[in-house]
Amino acid sequence: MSQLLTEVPQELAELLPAGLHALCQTSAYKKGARLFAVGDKPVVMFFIGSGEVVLERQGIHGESIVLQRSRHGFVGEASLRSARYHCDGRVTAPSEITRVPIRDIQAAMASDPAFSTRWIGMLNRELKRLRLQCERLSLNRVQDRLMHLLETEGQQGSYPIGSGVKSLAAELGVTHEALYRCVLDMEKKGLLLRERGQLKLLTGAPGACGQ
Amino acid sequence: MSQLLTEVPQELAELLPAGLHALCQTSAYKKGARLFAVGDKPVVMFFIGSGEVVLERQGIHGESIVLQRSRHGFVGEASLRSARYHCDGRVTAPSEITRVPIRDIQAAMASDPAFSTRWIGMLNRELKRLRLQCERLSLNRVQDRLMHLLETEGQQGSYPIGSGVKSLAAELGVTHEALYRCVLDMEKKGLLLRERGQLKLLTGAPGACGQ
DNA sequence: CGTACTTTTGAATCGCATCAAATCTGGTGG
DNA sequence: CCACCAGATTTGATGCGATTCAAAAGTACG
Repeated sequence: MSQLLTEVPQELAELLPAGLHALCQTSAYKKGARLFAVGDKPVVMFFIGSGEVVLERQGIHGESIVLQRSRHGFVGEASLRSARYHCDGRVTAPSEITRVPIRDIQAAMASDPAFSTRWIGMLNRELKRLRLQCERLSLNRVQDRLMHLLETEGQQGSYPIGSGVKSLAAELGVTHEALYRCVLDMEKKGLLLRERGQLKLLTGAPGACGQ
Repeated sequence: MSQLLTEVPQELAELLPAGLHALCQTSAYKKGARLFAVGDKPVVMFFIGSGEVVLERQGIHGESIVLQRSRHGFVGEASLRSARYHCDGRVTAPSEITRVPIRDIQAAMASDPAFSTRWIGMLNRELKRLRLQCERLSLNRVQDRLMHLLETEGQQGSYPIGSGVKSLAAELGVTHEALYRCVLDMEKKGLLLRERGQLKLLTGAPGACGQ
């Protein structure tokens, strides 16, 4: 991780009050870097400009469970007022990440109601995304989960695979073998196209359940 | 639903600014009542004092998917600034529910930073709960999901079944048959006790993964 | 007393996890 | 430039566990 930019990403700049911009630090992170671990005390919030980060916890049997895979936006929003992290944050692809001190965020909120409102809006969007993920995980066939992901999270039915099919499989809560077979099967049936690191849903069944 | 109380539930009173208390309306709801449907415009926030409410959506095949089952607290927090509900809200047990006008909540936030902060804290807790639910749904055996629920959401390992095992099964994302068999099996093994509408985890394996 | 729903048990089937192994890939050092 | 290695990708075979379909027994309610 090396100091790179003083420039604050567009979306972040719109969210934060101007006074906080100077306190942001943006760096490049390598794949494999760890942002935080279970039990750490949150000091800064991490905003992903580009790349990929996963939140994960160790299951009882030592296997890792992916709570979330993010490619843009704040990671672990809920840690704003937490004493400790309840999951690990790991960088899974070369990323540009901006750090914002939590104490300064809190101070800004106390005096800037509009900022609080924007922050609440961000949390609301995140809540909806998570509810959709719960809905997705309650589907029991791999194909249903994948199509649900493409329909709800994709852009025009396209969705970036990101750092490999394995992490996508973890996000869907299935083994990578099952996902490989599912993708292959759907390609054969003409339901799916795979190109340039993207999965694209072909409009066979326009069953898109709009958000 | 009948007008009953002017009294605002304790927890709600602590969250809301005093000026909003008079605008709250608490009523009794019967089982089966619908708070809102997909597409409705959110006008009031619903706070459950007691009872049970589920958020659900219709799957592609017409089956209902339970996004959330709540027995206390606000329902659909994320709808504060939404133009439309993205799921149905249905009362599944006799309940006492308080309604708070959204426009008044928003007005209060604009002028009361402390209220915004408390609201953000509520959203943060909800986010963590949802992440735990995602973690739970990514377990593939019924028993693992049930134990995870009792460990993370239970009080001393006890968890109220609520309005029937069926709704609990829906919350866990499994069929009710599978849950019946799982409960029976765990009782036989001495892992679980079922009494007075509660499921209690017996301390065979203290594998509680603390929040 | 009858209706509607929940709870419970049974049997058959299907899809995914699991284990195993081969192939492909990018990156490193000789 | 090539040999080599670690990790990702892909394919195969097997078994388990949940779904599914079916039906009986229990329970609440008017």
